[in-house]
Amino acid sequence: MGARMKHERWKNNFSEWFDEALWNAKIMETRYPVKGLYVWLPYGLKLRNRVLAIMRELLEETGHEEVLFPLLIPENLFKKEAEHIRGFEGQVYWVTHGGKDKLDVRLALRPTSETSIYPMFALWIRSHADLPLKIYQIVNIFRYETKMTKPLIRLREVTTFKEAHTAHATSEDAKAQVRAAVETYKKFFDELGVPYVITKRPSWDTFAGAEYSIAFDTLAPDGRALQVGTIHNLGQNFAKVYGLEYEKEGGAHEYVYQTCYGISERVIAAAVMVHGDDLGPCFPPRVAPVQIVIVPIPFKGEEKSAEKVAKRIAGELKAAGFRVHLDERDLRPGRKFYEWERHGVPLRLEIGPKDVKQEQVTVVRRDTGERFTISLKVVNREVRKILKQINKEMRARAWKSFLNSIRDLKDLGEIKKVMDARAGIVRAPWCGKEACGKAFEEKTRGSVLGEELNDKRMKGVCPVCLKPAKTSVLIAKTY
RNA sequence: GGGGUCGUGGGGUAGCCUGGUCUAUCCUGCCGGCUUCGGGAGCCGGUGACUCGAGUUCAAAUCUCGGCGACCCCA
Repeated sequence: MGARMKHERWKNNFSEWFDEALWNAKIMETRYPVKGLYVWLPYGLKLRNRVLAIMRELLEETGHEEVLFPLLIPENLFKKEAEHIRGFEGQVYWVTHGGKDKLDVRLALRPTSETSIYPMFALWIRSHADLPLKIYQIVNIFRYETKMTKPLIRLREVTTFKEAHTAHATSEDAKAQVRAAVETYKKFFDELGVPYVITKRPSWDTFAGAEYSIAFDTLAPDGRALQVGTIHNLGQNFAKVYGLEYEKEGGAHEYVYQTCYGISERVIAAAVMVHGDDLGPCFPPRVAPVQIVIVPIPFKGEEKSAEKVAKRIAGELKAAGFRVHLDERDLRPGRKFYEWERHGVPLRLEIGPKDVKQEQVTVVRRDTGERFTISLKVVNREVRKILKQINKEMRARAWKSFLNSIRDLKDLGEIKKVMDARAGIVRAPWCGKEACGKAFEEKTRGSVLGEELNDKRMKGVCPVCLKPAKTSVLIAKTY
């Protein structure tokens, strides 16, 4: 592991690092002239599609069906859920005109789709036989952010919002669905090698209209928590507003119990940051737009032979299903190495005179910088093994560094120090009372992520009221 | 919600304080050529910018106000 795997800029100048990483890797174009809107570039879009493919696979295999609802929601429907709208009030874009005519009914650009989907649920759900109903869609949503915007992280148009909505006959079924969604999301983040903590959000930070909310948070290199997924148990709150009743076996009617859960392109930001180093991103082979780049090293007299072998290997690997790019440009090899490293391509194959002569190929890992050779005869098999290994090791490294950034503390002053230093997540004992939870936030300047789902309780007393702790909370500076 | 800094070719910048000599600096990229090729090569030629609007002034990249945009801090 050499100078190339440094994490100095990555850690100490994270904000700049992130913008440059997106630019150098050609993921996003950030110069679109409207605040908070960005352009997906071809390479970035390929990455996005890989990530979405995993998402779709996981949802389909757990019985969700994909749908696509309209972007526009009429004001009357939108405002029906008074409590819900309070959550997005002031953040909604309105369409007020059609051509030169002022619209009688204003249309909201969806900030999320509950208010457009649930009225349709009311038409679709008649009896218990229609339940459970599990759908999802991957759409863009609009939120009028007044704060600073940041590509992939804080957007006015979230271009990639996966939202699942389910309806169930009983409260128990809805709760079970929440647990199932947690499991699905775990698998999803594991595929990306993105580490996380799972918390039950505190009462004062619950999604408008939800009974309770569960969230996944990861950690940015600057020590701030980044929420990358949320799961809500909506109980019958929306069902009552939108009249989602079903007929039970005995003929009685009851409101359905609902859940919804979402993940956005923030998860791509997370993948970029947790696996990055000073050179830029390094994508796990599972989602890398290009998994293997092949660079032929030409040499005097026999320019063609390296090229020929490179072409053959590229063809073989492609046929075996790998995403391969053969870089035949007339540039010096060093330049190509550098460029592909900045694109986060996890594996590079070099084929030069020595390699051709010895019937081998030189292999370089992006994540570790490790360099070695493998025989041409077994390229296919070896590459498969190495990519798998890289996936595994990248995930393990990310988790290790993540867990090192979570510390158990029992003193408010010490917690505040961690918050001020942006040094990660703190676990602290908690009596469970809302007043004490809010006091945590006031006295440490951090945000309470919530109560950890895996029940890692800390012993001791609540540092605010000094009464015995019933549970523990996670606290962090957040995005 | 409050406060601050900033905006110069595709990217990064010098110049601005103290208006004129700016026909706007340098690095990089990009295009063409030569030469090279196992870690960002070199040489020659070329391309390309003062965020927008209003104002002050004989004169504005430079000063004033506003819009749009970027970044930072605090609540």
